[in-house]
Amino acid sequence: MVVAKNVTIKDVAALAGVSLGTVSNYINGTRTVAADTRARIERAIEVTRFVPNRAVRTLRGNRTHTVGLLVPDAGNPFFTEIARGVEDLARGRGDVLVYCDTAGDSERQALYIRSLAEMRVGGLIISATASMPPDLGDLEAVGTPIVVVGGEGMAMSTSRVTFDQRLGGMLAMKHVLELGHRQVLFAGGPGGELVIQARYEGALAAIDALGNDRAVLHRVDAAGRSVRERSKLADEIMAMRPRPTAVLCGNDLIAIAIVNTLVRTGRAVPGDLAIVGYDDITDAQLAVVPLTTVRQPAYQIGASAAELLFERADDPAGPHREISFAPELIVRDSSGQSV
Amino acid sequence: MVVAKNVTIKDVAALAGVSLGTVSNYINGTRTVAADTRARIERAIEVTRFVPNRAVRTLRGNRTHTVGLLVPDAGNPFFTEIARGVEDLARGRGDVLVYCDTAGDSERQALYIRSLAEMRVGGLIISATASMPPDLGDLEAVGTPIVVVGGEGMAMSTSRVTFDQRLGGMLAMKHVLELGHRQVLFAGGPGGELVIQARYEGALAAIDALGNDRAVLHRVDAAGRSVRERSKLADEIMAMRPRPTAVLCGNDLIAIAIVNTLVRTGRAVPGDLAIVGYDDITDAQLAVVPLTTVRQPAYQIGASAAELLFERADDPAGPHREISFAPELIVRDSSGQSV
DNA sequence: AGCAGGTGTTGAAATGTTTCAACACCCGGA
DNA sequence: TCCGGGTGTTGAAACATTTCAACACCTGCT
Repeated sequence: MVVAKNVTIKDVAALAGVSLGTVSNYINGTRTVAADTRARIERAIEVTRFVPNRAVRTLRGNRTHTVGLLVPDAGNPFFTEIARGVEDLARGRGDVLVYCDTAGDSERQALYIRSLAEMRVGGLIISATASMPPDLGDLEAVGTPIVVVGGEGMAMSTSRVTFDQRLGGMLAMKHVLELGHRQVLFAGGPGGELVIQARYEGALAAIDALGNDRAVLHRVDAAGRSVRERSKLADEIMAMRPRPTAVLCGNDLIAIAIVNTLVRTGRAVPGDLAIVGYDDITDAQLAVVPLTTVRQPAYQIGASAAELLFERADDPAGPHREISFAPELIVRDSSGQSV
Repeated sequence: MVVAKNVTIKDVAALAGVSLGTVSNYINGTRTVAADTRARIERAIEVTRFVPNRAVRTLRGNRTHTVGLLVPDAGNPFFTEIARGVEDLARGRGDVLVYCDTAGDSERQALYIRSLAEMRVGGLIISATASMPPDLGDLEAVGTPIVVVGGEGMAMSTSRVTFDQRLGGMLAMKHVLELGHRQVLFAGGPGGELVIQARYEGALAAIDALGNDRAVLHRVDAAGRSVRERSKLADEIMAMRPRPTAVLCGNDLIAIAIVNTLVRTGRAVPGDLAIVGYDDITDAQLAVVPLTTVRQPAYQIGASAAELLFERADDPAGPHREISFAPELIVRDSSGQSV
């Protein structure tokens, strides 16, 4: 079926016997429209199956009713949950979510930013995880409001939602130290150097604070993205000498993969290895061994980011704001007394 | 910062000393542009920080470079993987993904469909899981290409990607029957009645086919969406009398939740309960007890859907096509000889 | 009767791009 | 010299909507 003809506001106006402007007024509620006129327009819309072309609005307002969200890993429930937070608020405004998975690839990120700038998204929320701040030039050029999630330590003048990653690392480390662990492994990525670095430093600070000069914090990169690679990590850890008795993971997905592999191969958690995750995704508490983890309230984070975004969209001249979340240690079974 | 003035193609043209049309030609490569003219335009774009407003294109082409994807649960890796498939193909075309989570709620679905119609998405891929076909009226009115994923059995004239759900149910049932199980539980949702019903019937058919008149297939609804509720299911199952020795789950998420709960509480899988999942998400093979499951190639499904969509977008008059995937039984550890 | 104020409606301008017929120019061949 | 055929460029129309000053009409008041 070749679309016969696009139904426009003009067709509706003609059928209802009113002018274009009046139909527009009716649709947007700009001015009051008399009851009988309204009825005629409603009928005309019904008959013509008219669907307003919002995209054209961009012509005057220069902005579509659309919110972009860039995440580094759509497969991680943590980001899914953030997306949910953003989405719920966006929906409340009649906005729609453009969800882009950059796969941690800055080239792909740049491509999406360009696309979003060209389509004149109403706003962008970007979860920055790479070590370099992304090039937001195109978006700034077209005046798009931007909110950055995470990426603390990056020099960027935008509104942002942050967490105290350093404190998070500290809490996790303090916890295992208090449990008596001395050989601890920090299984970093994925998640961008700055964030990870901050947590690592927090962990080191915890050692200092407790004056535990016998405690050693090793470090390994777990930046492999595939689930498969994540679980190989468990075997590597068990083969290390001196063998760590506790591991601080970059996120819960890594932690769960390790727990699963260990339990599957007959090792005990936390008996053979204590494990601490990061994020507190829903699966964390339902894992075979419920996971001790550092909680970041993903939904709240998403919702806050959206809030900041709309705040800025409504008042582009206003000041940049920052909302900060404090990490919280959730102790469950996967950590415990070292052997 | 109030955006001083939107930079338009006109500004670029003026600065480069050429006409609008030439700049347009340069940007789209419509006609060849002389080298020196090109250089002047490039410089002008650089200086003015011009970003073309693609949204305006909708005026002529009546279609934005955007693909909508509606899924019932963005938190399920199965759909994330489908999204990846769609996204990769879309990106190849310079299109961007508008990802919408309907949360299995048909009201929200309707809202999104409306929004997408108004913004004139270039196409829509909808993973239909409710029992009723969604109302695509608005989109059809504006001539948007549509591809339905799943929703077999629904009366809809669109291109579609389907799986033989009946066969899937049959494979799963046949497997546990052959392992000697006679008390089998079918833990349905979430996932929409039609799909689930087809699998259930497949399972029944398997019993008939094997002439196992002593085999009994019970049925329970696992449609609760929260991860928490999913794992309560395990306890309910263990409390059933007669107690099932095998369970066929609506998806891997449900299956994994059951496995985790069982193992955590000291029960053996498959010793105490054999478990078969559905979908074969990546986590299935990495679960504490690697999951026997019925595989649906999510990425491929997404990619195929996108292919069908673009096919239709390029030739709206062409015929509707259907790509069908055969389910495949993947046997791992979670099923096994009944006690 | 005249007027103020309110309510509804109109018509046209404005928005940023693409498209396309028409034009200008140049080069080589007859 | 004239012509044919490229190659580049132009200018204006078209697209679907919003916005807004201006207008028409009505009501109730003086």
